[in-house]
Amino acid sequence: MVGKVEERRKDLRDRLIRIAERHIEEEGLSAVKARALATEADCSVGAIYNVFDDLQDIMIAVNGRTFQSLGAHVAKALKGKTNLPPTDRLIVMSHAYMDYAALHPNLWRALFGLRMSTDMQVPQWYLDELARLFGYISGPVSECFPDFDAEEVDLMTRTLFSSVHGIVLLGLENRISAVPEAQLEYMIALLLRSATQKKN
Amino acid sequence: MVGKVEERRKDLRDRLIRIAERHIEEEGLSAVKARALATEADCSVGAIYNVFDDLQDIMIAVNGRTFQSLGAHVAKALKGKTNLPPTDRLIVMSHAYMDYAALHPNLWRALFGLRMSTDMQVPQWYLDELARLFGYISGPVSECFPDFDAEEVDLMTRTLFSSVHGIVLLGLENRISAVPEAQLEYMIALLLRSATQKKN
DNA sequence: TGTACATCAGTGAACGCGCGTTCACTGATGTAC
DNA sequence: TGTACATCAGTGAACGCGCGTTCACTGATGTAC
Repeated sequence: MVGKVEERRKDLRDRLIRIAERHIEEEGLSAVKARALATEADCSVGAIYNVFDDLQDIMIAVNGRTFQSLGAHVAKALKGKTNLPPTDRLIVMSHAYMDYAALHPNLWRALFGLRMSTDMQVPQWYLDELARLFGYISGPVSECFPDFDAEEVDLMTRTLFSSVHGIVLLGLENRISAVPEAQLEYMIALLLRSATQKKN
Repeated sequence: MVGKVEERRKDLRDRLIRIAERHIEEEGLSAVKARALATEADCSVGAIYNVFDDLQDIMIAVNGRTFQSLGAHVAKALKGKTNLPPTDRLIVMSHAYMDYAALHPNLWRALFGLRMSTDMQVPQWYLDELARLFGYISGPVSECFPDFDAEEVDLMTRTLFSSVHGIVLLGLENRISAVPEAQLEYMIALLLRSATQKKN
């Protein structure tokens, strides 16, 4: 029965992560507060510090889950589309990316908004997930540019990802200058078609 | 001599804006603190509230100056380049944009990081400056795509701006994944050439 | 020019709030014998 | 199985800090006569 205690620790960790996730989703990163978490998790404030180093630790854990679900979302959109031309696959992925961002804007922003303090290394899973996302993209990219070497493919991959990210970011941000989602999708497709078109 | 008092008010306003600007430039938006400003401006904390509604007011004022200087930076880079092909002019502008962001990362971030509270309208000068920046871009864009109507040009303008913005953002952010500036410039040029190249 | 008065810039201590984190304590769980 | 003991999860009041904003007060500046 050594596991009984360990099990409760894990359970509390999980509950706290879920609650923090909901708070971030609803009100952003700054909505992660010790007292609120404790109340909702039905534990004391101090208990949080038994299973996490500090609040930032929880935010990182939430970002981990977000990365997973973002990846799954993109993968799902791509399912059964493997025989589409590469440009179209890029478009499908980008639309899925935008879709996810629109569906969970605060979780999505949290991925980029969590300032890692300078002394702390970026956690390994973060780099792994990033590599996995880029892996999705670099396949179609190298198909679009058959005469590119690996380095050029990598560069183009980053370029296209950053561009799509920028479009989604400014598009979803400015609710004032109000670009409807359908138009964002169109902008993305426009860019990707222009950028990957064969220039004979 | 009615102006004596008015003059001192304006002087204090100006001094506070400069000081806030320096703080933002050095440590980001959150470095704007009432007590620090007062100490450096050699006035009392309360005096700040005589010339500004609140601290956010000062940040908005700083963003105003930043917008001006960003615009000037781009305009300067463009000077004497009016006879370049449109794609090259877009590249020059984008490089100037990146250049400014790299030179003043915190001021640049502050432009986008200042969450306007939902009840407050976006100030008019903000929209004006944005329109002015987009004006620089839409000229070359419509040259690149002569058969686009105004709406399509506008869309492409936003698309390209957002894309370049995204490249600069992620490029300068991840000091870890460390993309050197020269490579960023290359990425931008790559994207713009691909996106604006004549097809067929 | 001189005097009385009004205005309002300027002051800075104090208010008020939010919040992360700690710590002395308690009691449940698990272990040793 | 039973008892004494050790460990450590769990508690929540209290600490400590940062900070925006206010407000009763003062004194300089400008006005009216």
